[in-house]
Amino acid sequence: MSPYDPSAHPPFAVTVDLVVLTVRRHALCALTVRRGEPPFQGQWALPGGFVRPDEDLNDAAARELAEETGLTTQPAAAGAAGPYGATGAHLEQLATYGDPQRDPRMRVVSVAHLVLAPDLPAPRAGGDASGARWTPVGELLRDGGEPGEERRPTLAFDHARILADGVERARSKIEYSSLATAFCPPEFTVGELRRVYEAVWGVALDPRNFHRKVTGTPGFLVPAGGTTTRQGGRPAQLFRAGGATLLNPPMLRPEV
Amino acid sequence: MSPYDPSAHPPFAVTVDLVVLTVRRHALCALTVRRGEPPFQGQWALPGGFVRPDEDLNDAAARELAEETGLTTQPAAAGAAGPYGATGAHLEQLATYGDPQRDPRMRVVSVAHLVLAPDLPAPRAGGDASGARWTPVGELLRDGGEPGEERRPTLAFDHARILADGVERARSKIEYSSLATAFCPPEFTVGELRRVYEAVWGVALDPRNFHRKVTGTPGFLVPAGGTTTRQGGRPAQLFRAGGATLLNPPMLRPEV
DNA sequence: CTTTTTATCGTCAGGCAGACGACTATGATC
DNA sequence: GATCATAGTCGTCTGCCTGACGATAAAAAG
Repeated sequence: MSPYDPSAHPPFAVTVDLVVLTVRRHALCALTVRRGEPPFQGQWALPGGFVRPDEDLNDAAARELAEETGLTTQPAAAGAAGPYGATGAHLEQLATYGDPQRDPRMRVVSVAHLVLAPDLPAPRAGGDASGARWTPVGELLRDGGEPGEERRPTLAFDHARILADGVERARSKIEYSSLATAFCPPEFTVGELRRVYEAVWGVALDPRNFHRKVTGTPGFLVPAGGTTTRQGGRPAQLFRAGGATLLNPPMLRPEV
Repeated sequence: MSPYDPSAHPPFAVTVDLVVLTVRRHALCALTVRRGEPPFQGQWALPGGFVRPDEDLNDAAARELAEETGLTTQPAAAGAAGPYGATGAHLEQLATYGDPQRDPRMRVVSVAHLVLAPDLPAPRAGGDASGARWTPVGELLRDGGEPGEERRPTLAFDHARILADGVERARSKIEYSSLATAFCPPEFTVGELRRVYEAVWGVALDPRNFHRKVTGTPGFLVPAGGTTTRQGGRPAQLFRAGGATLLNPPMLRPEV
């Protein structure tokens, strides 16, 4: 095994890539940026950038997120600030990708992070990206590539794989945690929360059983006091996310 | 944001650290090595080492594991080789730790991996470690540090944190997957599997309900054809791990 | 004022888990 | 060899949760 001589070890570049997910118009969407330089110039990619010399990985991800979207993050698992008035997005580490060939320029190890954000106004382009937009993940991950349809955006590098992993993490994590509220504004209705689940899972849920489940789980939702009719129909109670982070028993994802 | 000039980016060292877990004598144990050089010379640490220039992260983890224990890994999620006659340990990526201060020598980003292995003969020391042993995780993670007891081994670097994350991953993952069989020899009894759950979770489970659950879940266990009395008492049927990897509904971890 | 839409409450049957009784088949002990 | 201790395996019962779905409520749209 190698002795501990720093100069003996080849340099790696370390980056953070971001899978930023939101729910827009009943569809799960990911933030993508158009690459302004080679390689993959002009293609869509996940936002990201290099980790600075004295920066923790989580800080680098939060910085990149702020640069690309202006979003701030709430300290994940800090437990300090309650859920009331929380404005930040949820950020957590996803996985690390280090295939020696994943970047043609040099050896780059990328620590991917997952961000769940409420629906936002149009993202602002920043840095070396000549454009940024929300793209439905269904378009980005459709793997068939049928002969007929051609204009499917292909993500640069191994970002399709990273995105797929991030989407799968989000899909499974809302089963047993209250993370789905991260896709909602601070105050939301049961129906809005249900539409989040439906968009992320791509299924239809029974409104009555869903209502029973989320309102019957202690600590999941706390009444915010008002009602809203912004979805039409009968006025719905407004809720905030409660203190409970784990959902036990979990919300069951319907079969197929 | 930084332009893409490789020489402009400061070098990071990238390592893999291994949380190797097994169940020995009814206790969850982790593989620890004694450090032969500074920093933290003489202290216990998790096995690990530098990633080579043209090596994927998973390959580096598998190589370090083989160097330290002689264990081979089965390709996680390959789906190719069936569970029959599988001899390798389970290996998966855990998380990445990159605090700028985590290694006093230089900036090191460590990609931690989790390995679940059946009970092994004494580990063989390898490389720069002057010793290797199995240590019950309870001793390594006891955070109190009561005034009375003093001789508690403290892991080097941030390895206590990494180990805690790995243990938590293992504890939660055996709930909804068949991963607990990775702690068992190729053929095992229901009681042996139950003792794995009991050791990992640190709780007692009802043998009758456990038996009903695991034998009633399709694809979890397949009869191996024989019986054994190696645990004493009435002979028990031998099973192998079935093809099912996900457990639905999950095995429920008792409260508290 | 009727229709449409969404929210919310109830009911009922089936499945599953926890608690626990009963029986079986070995080895150990007297 | 009888008895005991140890594990393994099969059942039963009760309560909780879920899925399916009927019914009602309160707003906007026509």
